[in-house]
Amino acid sequence: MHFSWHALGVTTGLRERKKQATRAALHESALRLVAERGLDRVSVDDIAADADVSPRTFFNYFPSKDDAVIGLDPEHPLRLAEALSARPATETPVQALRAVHAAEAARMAAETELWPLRLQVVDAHPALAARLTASFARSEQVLAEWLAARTGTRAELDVQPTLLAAVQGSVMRSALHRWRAGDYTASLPALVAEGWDQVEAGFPAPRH
Amino acid sequence: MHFSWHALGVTTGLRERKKQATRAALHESALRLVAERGLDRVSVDDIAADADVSPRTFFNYFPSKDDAVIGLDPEHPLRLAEALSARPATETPVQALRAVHAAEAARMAAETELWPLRLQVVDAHPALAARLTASFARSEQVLAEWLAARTGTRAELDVQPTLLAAVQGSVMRSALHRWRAGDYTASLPALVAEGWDQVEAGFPAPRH
DNA sequence: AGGAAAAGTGCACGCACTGCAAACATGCGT
DNA sequence: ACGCATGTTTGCAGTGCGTGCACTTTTCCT
Repeated sequence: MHFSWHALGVTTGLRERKKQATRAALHESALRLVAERGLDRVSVDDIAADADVSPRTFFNYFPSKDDAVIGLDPEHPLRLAEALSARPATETPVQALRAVHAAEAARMAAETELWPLRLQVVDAHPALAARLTASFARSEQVLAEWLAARTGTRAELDVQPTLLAAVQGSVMRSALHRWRAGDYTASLPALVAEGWDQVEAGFPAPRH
Repeated sequence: MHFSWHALGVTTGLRERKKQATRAALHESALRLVAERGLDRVSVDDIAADADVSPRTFFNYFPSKDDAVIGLDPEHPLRLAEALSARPATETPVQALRAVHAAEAARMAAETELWPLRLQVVDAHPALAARLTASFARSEQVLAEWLAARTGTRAELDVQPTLLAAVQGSVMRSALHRWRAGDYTASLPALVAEGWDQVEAGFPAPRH
């Protein structure tokens, strides 16, 4: 096959493809082993062995064991920013966020293997929950800046940008929580939408 | 004296007081040193030496270096639950949360030394941010259960409890963020209240 | 005072993570 | 096809976190 690999900037030589494969292998080994044995009964050496690389190589791909277990795309914040600025300028911020969330939820639900496992181990190990939340947090920061730019306010001092960015994370985490609690029978995008409905409507104000 | 010391487990003999003092000393040493030098230029041994205990003793008080730097009360979730159930049953959940948040914000703002330092180091070290968020997360879990009980819904499957618990955390984190961004000139309780106003009102729905 | 219980301490160990330098693989120009 | 430039893997050695264990010291209670 000599036709060019174009697609999503994914273009590949052998080198790039191998890197992707190794990264995925390490992540999947880490996730599976930890799901089976628990976090402290799996060493980095175990993971490296399972993925067939040297222990030292492990750290070329992930800065820590925890990160390998979570294994999220480190460029997610970037792609989030792109997805947002691709939305029509006529939308309100919430509309744009809903749209992006819907697409993201659909993508996540499609990984029928990884996300349930991730949620399982995250639930079993608070330290991993912290890492996962930290990953989301970096996206939230990007988001707050985008929101500030979009609404023309100063990012740091107004309520809206930083609060909405945080709330958006709450919507997603709450949806993931309920997805797992219901044994993945519900549709993740639907759960996310449900959260947004609640957020848009506001929470029960004092009865008047 | 033979009458029992009951109360809130608080009062005590020399033993308990010393423990409190040692814990506080370790936390303050950790926080100050990390603020000065950065997280990876401070070892557990440094902290222990600064607080005048043996390195081994350090781990009798905190399970990790990070936890010592953050140094939050491990029983916070419990006191949160108590504070909530002390609220009159006539209040809506949001009203009760606002009240509890207001008290908490006032208490935090009163620690004029610690919180600014905490926010500084948390801002400089993502790993610490993760720990801090993890601390909040446990309170959120307690909260979700309380909300579920209060509204008589099943905790795990309905939107309200888990989402509101998460959003409450968002309000607090957003307030802390803006508090720091404004160099602590604003009133923290006011910032928190501002967040709640926004949350109660709901976010800008599609223009009609 | 004296013994029980709790806290502090030293020692030894396993494992996470890092810098460095050497082997190895891949891409590219000729 | 060849060989050099560049990127990737690996081994080695070192630092520092965190833990189990056994022992000493301090506080508590009668």
